[in-house]
Amino acid sequence: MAISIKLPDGSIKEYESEITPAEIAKGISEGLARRSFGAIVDDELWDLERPIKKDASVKLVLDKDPESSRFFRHTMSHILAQAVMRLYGKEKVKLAIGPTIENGFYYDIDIGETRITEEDLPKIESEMNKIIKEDLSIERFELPVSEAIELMKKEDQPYKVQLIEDLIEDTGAEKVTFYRQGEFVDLCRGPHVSSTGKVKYFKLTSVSGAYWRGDENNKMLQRVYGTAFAKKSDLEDYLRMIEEAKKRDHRKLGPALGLFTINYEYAPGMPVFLPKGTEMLNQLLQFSREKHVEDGYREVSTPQIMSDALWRTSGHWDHYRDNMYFTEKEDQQFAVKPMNCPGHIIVYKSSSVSYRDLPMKLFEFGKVHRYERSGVLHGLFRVRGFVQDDAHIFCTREQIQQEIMGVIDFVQKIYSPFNFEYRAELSTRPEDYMGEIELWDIATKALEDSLFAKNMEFKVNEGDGAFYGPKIDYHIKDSLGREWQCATIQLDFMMPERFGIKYVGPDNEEYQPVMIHRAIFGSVERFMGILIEHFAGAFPLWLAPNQVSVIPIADRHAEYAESIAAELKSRGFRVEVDDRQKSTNYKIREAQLMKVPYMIIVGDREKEGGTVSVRLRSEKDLGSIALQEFMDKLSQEVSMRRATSIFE
RNA sequence: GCCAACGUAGCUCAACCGGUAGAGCGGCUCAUUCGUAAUGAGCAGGUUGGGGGUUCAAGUCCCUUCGUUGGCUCCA
Repeated sequence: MAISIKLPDGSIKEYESEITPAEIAKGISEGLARRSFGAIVDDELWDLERPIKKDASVKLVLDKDPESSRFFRHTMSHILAQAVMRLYGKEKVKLAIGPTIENGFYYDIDIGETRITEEDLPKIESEMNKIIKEDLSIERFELPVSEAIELMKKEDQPYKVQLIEDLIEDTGAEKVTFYRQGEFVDLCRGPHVSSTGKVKYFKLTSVSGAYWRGDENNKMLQRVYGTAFAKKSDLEDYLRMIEEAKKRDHRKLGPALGLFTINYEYAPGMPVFLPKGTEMLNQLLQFSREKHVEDGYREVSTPQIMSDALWRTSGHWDHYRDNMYFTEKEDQQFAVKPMNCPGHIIVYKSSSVSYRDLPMKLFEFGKVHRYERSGVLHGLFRVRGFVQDDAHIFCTREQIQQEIMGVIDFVQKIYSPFNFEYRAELSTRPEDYMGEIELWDIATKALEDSLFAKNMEFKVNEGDGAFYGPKIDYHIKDSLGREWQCATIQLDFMMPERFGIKYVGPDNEEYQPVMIHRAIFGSVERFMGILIEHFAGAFPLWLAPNQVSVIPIADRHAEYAESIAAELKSRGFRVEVDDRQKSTNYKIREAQLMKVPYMIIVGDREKEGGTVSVRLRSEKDLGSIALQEFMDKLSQEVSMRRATSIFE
C-alpha cells in the first residue's frame, strides 16, 4: 500500500510501504538524519525509528526546535533510571514515573531503605555517561496489557503494574508501549531519541522526596532531578541563568536593600518590614487604594479576631480549621481571621440593602493569618500572616458576568505599571465542597464565559477551587521560574446562603445576592517579593523607598546638600543625604548598590552655579542641571508611574 | 507534616584525623575633605541555633528540638 507523506515545505513524497522518519530524513540528506531527534507526525511526537503506516504530514524535529527537548529529556530520564539500577542493583530498584518537565526531567524511584543524597549524584552522572557512550539503541515495542502486566510482574516493578492497571481503567487501553535500551526496559509512552548516544549535555541537579501519585498518604519515593540540553552552550547558559537568578532572589535582595527581615527564631513565617520596606508597601497600598476608589469600591476595616460563631456559620470551622489560629478569653472561643469575607458580610448586614445598592463593592487591606506547615514557608512568598487587597462584590445573579469581566479589566489595570507576564487558570469544584452541584456548574460557567469574553487564555485546574466556589487565579513567575498565585477571582453562592443575606428587589420581594471574592495583588507581601525579583531591586521611581541620594563631595558642601534635599522633600520626594566621612566614590558605590534611582552630586561647581549634578543608577551622567527642571521631570516620572527613568 | 542537605560575628565564609573559634565586608574611633562603583589605621563584636550525650577534650561524633534551603503535599 502506497503512502504519501507531506513535508513542512508543502512537498509530498510517495513511498511504497511503511516508512520511518529516519528514512525520510536520510532520503533528504545524511546530515539532516543525523541532526534529527525525532519527528512530529500529524501533531504527534514520533520516534525516528517508528514506522508511519498511513498518509501523514511529517516534520522532523531538529535541535533548534522546542519539541526536541521532549525527546532527549525523556530518554535522559530512562538513562538515569538505568544508571540507578546498575548502581544499586536491579532487583532493589522499583521505578515509578520519569517525565520531562519545563527545564529538564526527573525520575521517582523506590530503593527501599537506601537513600540517594546529593553526594551520590556525581557517581550516578558518571554511570549515565557510560550508558551514553555505549550508545545503546532504543527500541519501541507494544504489548497487550495482560502481557505487559505479566512482564512487569516478572521484572518485579509493582508501580509499573499499577500504572498499567490504571491505564486500563482510565482509558480502556488494550495495548501499552515499552522502550528498551540494552538491559533496561521501561513502560513508557515515549517519545525517545533513537539511541542513548544521541543525548550528551546534562546535569543532575537535586534529589528530593516525592509521594507516589502526589498523595501524602502514599509512600514517599526519591526523586532525582536533572536538566539536559541539545547543545553544550545551552546547558551552560541555563546553569549560568540559574546562578544569575539566585542573585535576584527576594530573600537575599530584600534584607540587603533594607526592605524586610524575617526573624526565624521569634516569628517564623511572619516577615518584619523595615522602614524602607514599609515605605514601599505604603506606595503600593496607596496606588491600589486610588484605583479601587476610581473603580467604585468602598474601603472598610473589619476585626482581626472574631467569635467562633461567625466562623461556624461561614463554614470555615468545618472546612478551614486546620489553617486557623485560635484564642480564648472568658470561656469564649475566638479565631484570628484567615479571610476577610465574613467581616464584609457583617458590613453588608449592617443595613437593609436595595437592588439599587448593587453591586456593592467592599474593599479592605485585611491582614489575615493562616497556619502553614513549616516545610512550605518561603520568604515573602509563603507566609503565615499577610495583607490581602481583598474585596467582595455583592451583586445580583444577572450582574455576575459583567462584574467578573470588570474585575478581569481591573487586574489588567493594577498590573499594567509593572510589565510582567502572568497567566490565568480556572479552578473547578474540589472534593471538599459546600453547596449544590447545580450552583457550582452555573458559577463555573460564569467564570469561563467571562474569560472567553475577555479573550483570555487560561488553563483549567480540575478540582482546585475553594470549598465555597470556583475561581480564576493569576500566576506570576519568580526569578527561578516558579509560579506564584497572585490575583484571584472567586464566585460564591454559599456564604450569602449561610448568612442569609438579602436584598430587596424592584418587586419588593427579598432575594439573595451573589458574592464575588477577589484580590489583585493577592498577598501584598507576596506581590512585593515578586516586584523585588522582577526589578532585581531597581524599582520604578514611584515605588523606590529612597528616590534620590544627595551626595556632597566634601564637608563644606553639606549645607548646600541639605538645602537641595529640603527642596526635594518639600515637593514630596523621598530623599537621603549621605554626608558621612567617606570618599565620593564610596558614597556613589553605596547608592548604586542600593539601586537608588537618582544620585545628586554636589561640590564647588554646583554650589556656585546653584545647580545639581545628576547620575542615574544606570550609570548615565546627566551633568549639571537646574534643580527645578530636575524636580519637574521627577514629578512627571512619579505621576506616570513609569517603570523606567524619564531621562532614558 | 514528609524526604534530603544545612545552621559558626549584622552579612559572606574559614577552622585538617576531635586538641586554645579566624578573615573580609559592615559597625565604632581617629586621621583624611576627596568630582561619578570601595582612603588609611586602630578598636569592638561569638555560650558555634537550643537542649542532652560520648570523650581527658566537641564547632567537629551521637540523640533530640527549633529553624533554613531544595522538593513533595497544601495554598494568597
